[in-house]
Amino acid sequence: MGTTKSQIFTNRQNRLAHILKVLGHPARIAILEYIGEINGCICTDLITEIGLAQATISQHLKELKSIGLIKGSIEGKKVCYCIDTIRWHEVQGEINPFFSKINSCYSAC
Amino acid sequence: MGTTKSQIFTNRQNRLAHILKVLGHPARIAILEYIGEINGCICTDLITEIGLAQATISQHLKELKSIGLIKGSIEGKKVCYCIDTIRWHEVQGEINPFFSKINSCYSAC
DNA sequence: TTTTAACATTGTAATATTACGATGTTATTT
DNA sequence: AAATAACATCGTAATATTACAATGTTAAAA
Repeated sequence: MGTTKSQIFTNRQNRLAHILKVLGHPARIAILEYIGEINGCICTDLITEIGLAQATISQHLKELKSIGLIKGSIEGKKVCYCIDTIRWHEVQGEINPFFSKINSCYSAC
Repeated sequence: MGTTKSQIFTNRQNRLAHILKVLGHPARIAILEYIGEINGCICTDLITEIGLAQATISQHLKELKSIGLIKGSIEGKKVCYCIDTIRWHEVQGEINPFFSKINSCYSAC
């Protein structure tokens, strides 16, 4: 008990849910928005900007990387993170059909 | 420790994250898609369709109701659930600006 | 070469989530 | 009125998440 029963859902449903779950945390929303505004930033900036411990920011960045939404390039002893726009479009390609499907519904009750 | 530090984020970021978090579970994706396809359904249908225990389905429905995405109307001893289209559009109104913002980024690294 | 700065990783406590059996509630059926 | 059907809620075990201190790791600076 306690674990999501992934086997009973389709791969598409599991992928989509995983993406939305990763996006479903205010720190990760804030990270994506900040990286977006600055068009790439370094991790130290995020720590001061967001106000969470360095280990926590690093953990959130790891989850965003797990679905490929951001990528980091090493610049000396710093790491520059930015949105992976190609991957972001793929992600949109997973989300949009779902949203469209719900959009086409009418309230039957 | 262990709790999300909501105070350090904006209300908008917290609301958006909460919506995406609720959407970020395959069972809730499946529920929304099924309700959408059938244009309203009853809870018993969901139990047989999805394959989770009645209590679990009820719990997921409660979370979807918590953000107003679905509404249920009592029909005798059954409850008919359907998408709340007005609320869905509001939800889209929270999500779309965020997606647009990320869309307008370029990969700086 | 030692120090320092910028992360990543590990370990762990607090809390949240997921799933389900058991039980409650309410309305139809018998 | 008693039985049943369709949920909702409660209680709880298993697991996942969140956050941070402590500890690596790596590269520039001193």
